[in-house]
Amino acid sequence: MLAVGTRSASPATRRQEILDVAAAVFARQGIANTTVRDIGEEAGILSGSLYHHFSSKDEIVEEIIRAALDPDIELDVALAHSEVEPPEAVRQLLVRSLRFTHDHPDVAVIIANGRHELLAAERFDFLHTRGAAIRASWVAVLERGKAQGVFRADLDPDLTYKAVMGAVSAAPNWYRRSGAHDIDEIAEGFVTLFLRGITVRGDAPTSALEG
Amino acid sequence: MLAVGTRSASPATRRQEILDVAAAVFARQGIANTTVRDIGEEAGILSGSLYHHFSSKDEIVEEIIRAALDPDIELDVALAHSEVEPPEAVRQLLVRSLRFTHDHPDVAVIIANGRHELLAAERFDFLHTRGAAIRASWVAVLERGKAQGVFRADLDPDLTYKAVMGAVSAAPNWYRRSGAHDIDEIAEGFVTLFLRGITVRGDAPTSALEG
Amino acid sequence: MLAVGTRSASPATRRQEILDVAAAVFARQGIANTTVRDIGEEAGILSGSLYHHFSSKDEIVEEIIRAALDPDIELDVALAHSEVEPPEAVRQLLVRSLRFTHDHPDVAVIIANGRHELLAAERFDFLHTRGAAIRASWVAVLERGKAQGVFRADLDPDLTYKAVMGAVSAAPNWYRRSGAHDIDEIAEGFVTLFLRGITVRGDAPTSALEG
Amino acid sequence: MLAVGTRSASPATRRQEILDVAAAVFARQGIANTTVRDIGEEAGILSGSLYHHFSSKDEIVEEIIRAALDPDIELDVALAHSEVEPPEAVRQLLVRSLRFTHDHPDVAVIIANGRHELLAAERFDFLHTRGAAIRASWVAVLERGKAQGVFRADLDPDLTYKAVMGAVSAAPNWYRRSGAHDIDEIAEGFVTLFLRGITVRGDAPTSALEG
DNA sequence: TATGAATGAGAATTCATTCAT
DNA sequence: AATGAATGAATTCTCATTCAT
Repeated sequence: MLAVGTRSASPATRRQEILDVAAAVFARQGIANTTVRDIGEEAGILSGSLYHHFSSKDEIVEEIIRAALDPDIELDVALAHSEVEPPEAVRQLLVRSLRFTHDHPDVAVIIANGRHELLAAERFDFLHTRGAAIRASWVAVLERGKAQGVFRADLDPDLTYKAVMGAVSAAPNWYRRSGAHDIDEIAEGFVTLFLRGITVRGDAPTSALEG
Repeated sequence: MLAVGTRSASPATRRQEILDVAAAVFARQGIANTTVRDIGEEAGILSGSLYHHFSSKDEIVEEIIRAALDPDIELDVALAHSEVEPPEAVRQLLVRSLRFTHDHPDVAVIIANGRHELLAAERFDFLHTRGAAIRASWVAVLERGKAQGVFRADLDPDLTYKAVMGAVSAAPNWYRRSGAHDIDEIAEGFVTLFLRGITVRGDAPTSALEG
Repeated sequence: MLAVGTRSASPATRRQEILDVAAAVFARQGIANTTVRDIGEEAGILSGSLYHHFSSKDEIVEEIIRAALDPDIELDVALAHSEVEPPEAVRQLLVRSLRFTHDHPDVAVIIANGRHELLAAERFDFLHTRGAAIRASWVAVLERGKAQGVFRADLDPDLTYKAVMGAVSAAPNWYRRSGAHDIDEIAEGFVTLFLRGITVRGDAPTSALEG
Repeated sequence: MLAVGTRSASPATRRQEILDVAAAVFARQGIANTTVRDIGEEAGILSGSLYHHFSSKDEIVEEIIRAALDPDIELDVALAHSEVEPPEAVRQLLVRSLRFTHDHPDVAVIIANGRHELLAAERFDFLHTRGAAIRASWVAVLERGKAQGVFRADLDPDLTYKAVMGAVSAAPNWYRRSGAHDIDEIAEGFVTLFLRGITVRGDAPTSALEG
């Protein structure tokens, strides 16, 4: 037990290395246009050898996405049912979405561009679940704001959710390149834009807007 | 015996038939996940015979997209440089974008989900050009609104454009399924949301907002 | 029976037109690399319509070759068994081969480059026959010359035939481009080269050589 | 138990095995009439698996040809500019050409019959280069011989080169079948034939001729 | 005779995956 | 864990040929 080959890092780490490389390649080329060979080449491994770590290309994709998603699924839901003032809740929902883009830029791009493809596969049903949860959170918050008279009475929660989510979902595709803004500035811009669009005129949301 | 049933339509029509079928399949499955065989099967033709009409799969995609895009490229640009009041201009830009989704639902979905893939191909360089024109139009209008004091002084035109375009680009993916809204209601909801988000408080934009 | 469509020339001529065009295309691109569509395009006809004139691509090839070959097959054989002096016979064999290149440049190129391919097809068995006849003529003449003491005693008729035929067969590939020489000069050069190579030193062949 | 039977050879060898098989098939059927499946079948591998070793059919062809050609390109050129007596130089040029046929019978056949096709492809531009070098060597030697008065004054170097090269280029097509001659006999026959055809009468070249 | 659409067999190539070593 | 060779199914595309009009 003297010397053990230590060419590469520990097994778990090697696995993670591959996942990181794969995420970058998937983000750059799209899932369908990325071959396992592409991944292997960039990870310094032969494509066949990837199968010692993963049982299929899809498993790699799944693991990349799950790893990024797992931690914080329930936060939005909790927020929606909390006592937090609706404008502040909207802010937090927006900030959290954009933080995801910042924290997991590759995964965010993968999901943004592979959405259609992923949603069609049973394997990625959990994305539907998650999407439904996010939608429910937004709708709940928007409804609450309307009930409290702080959001416009004519606001369509579903349509508003779709508009906001569209804006947020597109962010990964331009975020990395725009060194101009950092993620908090972006979030601030989005929060201002949408809160003004959502709230009734002239009053309450100011605190959140200027906060 | 005047009219005899003719099995197939006129030449120009057969081509168009195939393009329509192909657009539907591409929209449903994504470009990369659609084989020429899929198209052939749905069009009632052998995949090889498609090459009697088109010289490659990419040509089919290109023709589908160009046919939808060609007519109205310059309208947005013209509008940006017109005398139209900025809020009204914003409304028109928004309405026109959403009308595209309504008029060409398949193409809109194809572009929305294939964006990454398409932009990477030289063949579809015209999409970059078009995207740049649209962006320029939005930024010009937003700048003009700021200069006239009707849009918020702290508005970031680039970021705002990205938010709006994100919302608009996502629309094709839910538009068809949501029989709930018709396209004008949707446009109205977007116009209200974004104009309120963009304009300074309490005054001028009212006409456009309530109009 | 008043007016008959006379758009193109008489049927026989139209057929010949197509054959001529096809010969040119085959010569330029090779048989295997020429599609019936190539021929149709250059003949101003759709590929399918070619089948009103010919029953297959191979038939076109065959007809092109046969038309060029038919007239003069037996001449060489007759010459071989005639009383003509061997050197003069050699000259005539050479001249006739090179004349073929001159008179049927496309067919000569087609045969030169398609030889391997053509000889493999049953349909073109007549090329074997013809080749054998030519070979027999040459060998007979060379043998006769040796017997008469005018050709070198150590001459290998078979090998000599192969050398001469190789030189002659390659000619179609450069003939057209070399406007420098006309066909008779070329023949003269070949005759001189080979007769000197074949004959015994210092005497008899002079007449033919200088003739 | 020293040696264990190993089914497949070493890596470099497997590749070479395939190249050898492919060369044989190409020589037999012609390049255009050989499918990658033909090669696979004869090499005992699925056609798709060939792409593990080569990236295209053309690459296989190129590698086969380059491997045979690479070693000795410059020899002819060097000879042309050396002090070697012209008749001896001619002999060497001829012998070397025929040796190529002997050493690489498949490649020689491939080039002989695929010439037209290969020269048309950019990928095989190096064949033009090589052909030009060989031509230049021959012409230089022939000119030198004329200048020294050992070759006929009325000799056309270009035409002579074409005749000789034609004879030599055709050799691969009959060489293998004619077990009658071995390569040196053939070379001797060619050398005698062409040197007699080239040289002035009666004298100098004798040494080379009888050598 | 010609058109234009279509057929059907097969071409080269791609790629996720397997497996002996 | 990794290699390198191979599989096998599928993919895009080609092309001689057929056929209704």
